Amino acid sequence: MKRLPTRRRAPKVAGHPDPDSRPSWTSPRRSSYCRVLRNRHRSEFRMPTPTAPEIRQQFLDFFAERAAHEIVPSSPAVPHDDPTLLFTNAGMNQFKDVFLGQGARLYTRAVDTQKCIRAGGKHNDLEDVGHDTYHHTFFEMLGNWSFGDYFKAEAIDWAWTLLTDVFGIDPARLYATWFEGDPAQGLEPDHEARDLWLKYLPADQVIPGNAKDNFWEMGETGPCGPCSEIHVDRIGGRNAAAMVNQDDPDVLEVWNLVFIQFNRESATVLNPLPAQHVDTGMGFERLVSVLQDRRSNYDTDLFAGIFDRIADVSGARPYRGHLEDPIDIAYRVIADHTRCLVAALSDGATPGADGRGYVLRRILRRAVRHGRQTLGMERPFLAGIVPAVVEILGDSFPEMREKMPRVQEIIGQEEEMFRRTLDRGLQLFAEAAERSDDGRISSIDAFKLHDTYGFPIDLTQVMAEERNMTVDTEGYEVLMEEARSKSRGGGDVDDPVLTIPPDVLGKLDFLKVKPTDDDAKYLSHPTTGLIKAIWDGRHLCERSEQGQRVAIILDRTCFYGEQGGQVGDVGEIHVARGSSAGHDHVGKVDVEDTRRVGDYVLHIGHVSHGAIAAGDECEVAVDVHRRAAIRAHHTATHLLNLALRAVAGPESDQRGSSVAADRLRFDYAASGPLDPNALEEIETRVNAAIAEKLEVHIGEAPLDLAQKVNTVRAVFGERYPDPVRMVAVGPTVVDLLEAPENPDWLERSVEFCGGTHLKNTAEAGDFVVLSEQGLAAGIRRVTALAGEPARAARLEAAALEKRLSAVETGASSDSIDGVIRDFESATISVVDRHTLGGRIESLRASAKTARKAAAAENRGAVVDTAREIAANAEGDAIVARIDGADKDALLSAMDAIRAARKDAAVLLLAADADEGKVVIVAKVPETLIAAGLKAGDWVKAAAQACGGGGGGRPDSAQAGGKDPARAEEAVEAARAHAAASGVS
RNA sequence: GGGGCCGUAGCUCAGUUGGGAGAGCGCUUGCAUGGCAUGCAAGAGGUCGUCGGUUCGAUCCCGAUCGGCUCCA
Repeated sequence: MKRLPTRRRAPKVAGHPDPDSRPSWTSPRRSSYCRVLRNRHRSEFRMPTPTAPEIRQQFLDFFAERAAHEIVPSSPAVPHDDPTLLFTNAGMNQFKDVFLGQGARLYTRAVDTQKCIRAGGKHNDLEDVGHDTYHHTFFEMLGNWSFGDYFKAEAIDWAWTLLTDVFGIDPARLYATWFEGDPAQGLEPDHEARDLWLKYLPADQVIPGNAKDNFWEMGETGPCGPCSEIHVDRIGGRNAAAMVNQDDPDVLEVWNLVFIQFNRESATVLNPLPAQHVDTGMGFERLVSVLQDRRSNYDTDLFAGIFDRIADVSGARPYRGHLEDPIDIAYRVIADHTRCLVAALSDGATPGADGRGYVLRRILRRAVRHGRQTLGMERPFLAGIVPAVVEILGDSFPEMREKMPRVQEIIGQEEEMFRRTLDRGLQLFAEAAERSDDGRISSIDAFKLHDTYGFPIDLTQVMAEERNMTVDTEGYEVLMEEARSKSRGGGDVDDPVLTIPPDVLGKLDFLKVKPTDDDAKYLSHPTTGLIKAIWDGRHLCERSEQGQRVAIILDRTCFYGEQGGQVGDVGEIHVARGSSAGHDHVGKVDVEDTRRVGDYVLHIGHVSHGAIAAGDECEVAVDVHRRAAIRAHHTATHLLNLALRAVAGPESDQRGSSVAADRLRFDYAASGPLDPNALEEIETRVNAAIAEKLEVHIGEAPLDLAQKVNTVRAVFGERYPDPVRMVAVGPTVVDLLEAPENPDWLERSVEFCGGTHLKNTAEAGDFVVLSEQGLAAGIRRVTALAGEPARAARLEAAALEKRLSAVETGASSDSIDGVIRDFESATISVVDRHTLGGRIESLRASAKTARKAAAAENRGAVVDTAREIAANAEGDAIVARIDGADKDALLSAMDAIRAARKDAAVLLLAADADEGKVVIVAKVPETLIAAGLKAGDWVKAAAQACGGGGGGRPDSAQAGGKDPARAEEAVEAARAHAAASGVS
């Protein structure tokens, strides 16, 4: 393994690398650029209305060119690396780790426009969209950022300059708020921000605000600080100070400047941060509406093209912008929701039944419903709106243009699914309406339509109105609330040992517990370490004794913490001697899982022997056999990724993977399933790479150079460190970087990966694909094996094949059912499964016909016997034994006898020594029931005589016995019972 | 993450005190009509998703599991 020298890239600073020589915007000497704009604004000259793309670019350029900010691309609207977050809902999401002190960037100043989605979760704007001028499920958030660099003075100066000089907003219409302090929390007023504003604005436009509006917190603990908001009055010519923060659509907040200067440790304790940050957010759609002098975000060029498209597709009258008009509401809903879907789907989300997928499904269905109900669109239409959205946003967000065909395909499929749901709902609604006798759909029906069949309540109401019926909505709400609380109640708690809350992380930091040094994880042999902390799920402990479940933090370790899809290691930690007071003690921890929290590696497990204490020295050993299996699976995963690209095409992006000791899973984007030939091809390709005995090379490289290598496939939405660790199968990292465009590389696997790998592909030995299945619309999963488990799968398939051949040629007494059952539960390659499956299928078919023929023949023989019995029988009660008949044959015999003797009571009995049971059936005609013979009692009497029981109706009954040897006793008992009942 | 509903013939679905698996459409064959639409008759087609439990006996009751639909967080 060759390690490349780390190349540190200097922060990109346009023009002014030295902060001290940077011109200050507060200095009286302004650039000529600004002076011109300022003069323009002061004169009567009116700027031409800027377009939305121009406004976006002006914002980015202003901070980049005039204040040395790095222009950072938007992170995906769907945060793939943060499971706690449904969607990216604020500009700061992608910088969260910086504010938490867990990560860093190569720049200290950034500017961006961030794709945000607010729908579902705490910030849920979904139901408001369409009914006002400013709610959106999708929007862009413009922001400039300081990471321990500039603070309030610069942030406020630049904000002012940008709004007034560059954008030309009349200062008389601007209002600034500042934090007035909160004695209850011991928070001082932010007089600094106030005074900075008073330089620009008269006192009556600088407004104090309370903690709710002007103190920003990320969560219950963590970074926080005062903020200062800028509001704009759309009307002008008045003092609108009293309307600020009153939800007046004409006096709106455009920009929030957050000054992060504290770290909240608890509800009462705030500590000053060593590094102060600036986090600003300006709603782009609002800003555009202000600069284009429109009173609604929807009246800007961000939406006009989408409305035109909706009008074209639907044939509805053009958008008129009225707030209450249902048609205009439908326009706004469809336009907003389509933007949101395009953003989410092009960032890799898919509609589905849980989490963010479900939110997207609801958004899509809401748009479709407005289209159908209000604009009269019966056929799928939403996919047709997509190009209009991409036309407007595609230049800023190229992924939208790139993924458009796929996005349209997914939307089309979802619309079709929803159409089916609605069709089924219409039928069920008709039945519910039929059931109602008071012109009212019952709450139970309405709820069931919604909860079980997905038929929306408002549709139920519309349908009811059309039939002059009503819906019991109060009852529906009650049921809905019950369902909600039931759904809430069942949540089980996470294992508290698995993670460490932020305040404890802060404490560790305070205790000077350094990040775990886990460089040794790539060499799996044992190492020594010091126990730095013990976490029991609630507290940090000094010591822990046998039986306790704990998470242990060491100064260094060779354990691999779960990351990048590779499972955490399992192993043991031994404490051989105590460091305290010289007296020896012994302790052992069975480590069951290893996870990463921040920069710490948690060894999670039980103290299985003795005790351990903070400060103990210990021996750390991973389970090397398990680790070896994981290595084989991880390298095989990379080879599989490459094979998929070759077989399923370059669109089959990785969407997740799981590398364990017993198997590997690989999820990828795909429009349809892989056929057996494709799967075989994949298996062959991976095995070819194994046969080639390729060296696996690992090295670090600067991210920008590494990304130039043509064969690298990055994982969607993943952010890579710089320098990045490269895993190359075949070529060396140096070769790759020297000729990144070499077409030969396309045949080789190169990935950015922090996992553990084989040294040579030959160590994998073998590779088999176990299965291929759909996960969600557009995502499929391949499960596969490498190494020892793969060999085992080959052997299992070979053994099955041998048994199958033996059964086929009749050379074996092996039962067909047994082979079929073992085949179905076998862990074998899909390729073997496919070939063997065909043979199994024909075997199954021939076994079935044979069984049927035998049954028919048996039945024929039994019926013949029955006819003889009927011919020879005397009396009203016929009791006969026909061995070798199964239940069906016996019933056929019953029919034959009763056809000849319809006035007789019949009891038939068949002993089956092989199965160890006796089948008994009986029928009694009406006349004899009246005489006192009931079939149920009759069979019971017979069954009890041979160790069983049974019953049935008086006219017809069945029973079974467990002791075939006593069948004759059962016959006698049946005769006796009939006689005792007066029938003979 | 938690709840609800559904898996029965090629398709759409019925099927309760647990006791012999059904309908419509489709399919095959025969008959009727000059042909078509069609009508009549006969027939083929089911491990009742899978596994386990309860029971003399399970499509049915219970539990697990796999698929599909759906609601809530």
